[in-house]
Amino acid sequence: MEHKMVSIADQIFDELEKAILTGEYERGDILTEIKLSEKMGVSRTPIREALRRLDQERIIENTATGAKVIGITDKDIADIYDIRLRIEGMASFLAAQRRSDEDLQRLKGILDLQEFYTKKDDPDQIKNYDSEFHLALYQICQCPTLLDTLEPLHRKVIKFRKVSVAHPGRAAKSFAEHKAIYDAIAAGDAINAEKLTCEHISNARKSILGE
Amino acid sequence: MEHKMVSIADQIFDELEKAILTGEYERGDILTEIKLSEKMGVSRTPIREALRRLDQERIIENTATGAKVIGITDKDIADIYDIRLRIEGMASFLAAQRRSDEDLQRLKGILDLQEFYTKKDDPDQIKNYDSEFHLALYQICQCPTLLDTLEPLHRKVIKFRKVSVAHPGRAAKSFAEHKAIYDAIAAGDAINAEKLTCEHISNARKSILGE
DNA sequence: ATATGTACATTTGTATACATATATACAAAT
DNA sequence: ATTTGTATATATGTATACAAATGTACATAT
Repeated sequence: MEHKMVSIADQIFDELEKAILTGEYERGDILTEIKLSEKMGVSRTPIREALRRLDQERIIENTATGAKVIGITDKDIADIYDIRLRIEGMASFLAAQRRSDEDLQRLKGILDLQEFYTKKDDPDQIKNYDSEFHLALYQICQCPTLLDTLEPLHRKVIKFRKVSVAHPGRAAKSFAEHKAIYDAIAAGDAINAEKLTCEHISNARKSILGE
Repeated sequence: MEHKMVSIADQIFDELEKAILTGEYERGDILTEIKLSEKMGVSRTPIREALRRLDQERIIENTATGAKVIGITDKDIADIYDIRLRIEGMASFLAAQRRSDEDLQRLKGILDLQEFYTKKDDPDQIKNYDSEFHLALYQICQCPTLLDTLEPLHRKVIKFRKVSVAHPGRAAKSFAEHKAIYDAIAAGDAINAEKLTCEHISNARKSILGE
């Protein structure tokens, strides 16, 4: 029995991260531990922990007088894609070499759900399973450093305010690209998995940044 | 007057990170907040904050029963170099395009000190200014995401236990490579700066991992 | 008018008390 | 013998009290 405990601090972190990345707070806003603790009905301690994590991700900047919201810009998103373009293929390459049968089943399950919701045209769930596919790859490649590097970058993108305003037809293309990557990984074709992933990231970048 | 405060939590973080990465604690060791606070003579609060940051860097793993030391392996170092090989060139590329005159002066100052201590054969200072050169590049490229991505990777390498056991003659070569990168950046030759940086990372990787 | 010093309000930094979760040992039931 | 339940020790999770630092407003000197 080892259910991972979800602490208040974790919830506060998710909540604040989302609020900032979706633009609910604007760049320059000052968040103070006291006001947040009153607003959210918890003590300063979990608030503080959440703010520290947000600071480490450069989403806010902690100062002696309060936490200044930094947020995320279009340039940041572009930078993230430039970086992912260079290393996410490495994850797929390794995943193709190292994936177990259980890994493949898991990936397939995610892919099936992405297809289901794509046909059903459910943007939230599409986004959810699109994201799950990438996160699964980060784990399957069995490179903790790559996981730790890519995961926060990815999280920023999926919580970015404009992510739902994707081009029409992008969902179907994205699924097709994931399917192709999956096939390459299932076949153990590392080189192709890497190439397809680079192309996928490149296409996703164009879509989210509006060409 | 805005001297950045160095909190106890910051010091504890540095101390623990170094202790773990140099092998003072072994993988599997359990660190408890209470024992650490007694040992270090501070309360649990800053200890706790440091442990949270170490967890976020996957140097330890926080559990309900204590923090388990994960540490860093040769494979992790290899992975870090594989990743840096793919993105650190991007930093140099951008730095070459964006560097100001002040940036160049700063880089040159670091380079001169690296040369000085290389001739003096002072391993600690060589390592220090070698590191400073890279960190400066991360800042000069004006890409916060790249900085945040590369900085923790770099820090793990420089605190790694074997980093001082470099090949003889590596120090002089490393300086020469930095000089070449600097020249390319000073000349605004982004493509060459990127290429030279990739080669430099590749050489450093071979050196630290013993070919 | 400008600069400087100082009190004050507000914030974060730290310590500590209390609440809750987890693992372990061990007794009891099967 | 194995499983199950429970008491207990010990850890983290959270709340709160207090210390230290920072910025602002305002009085004062030049």
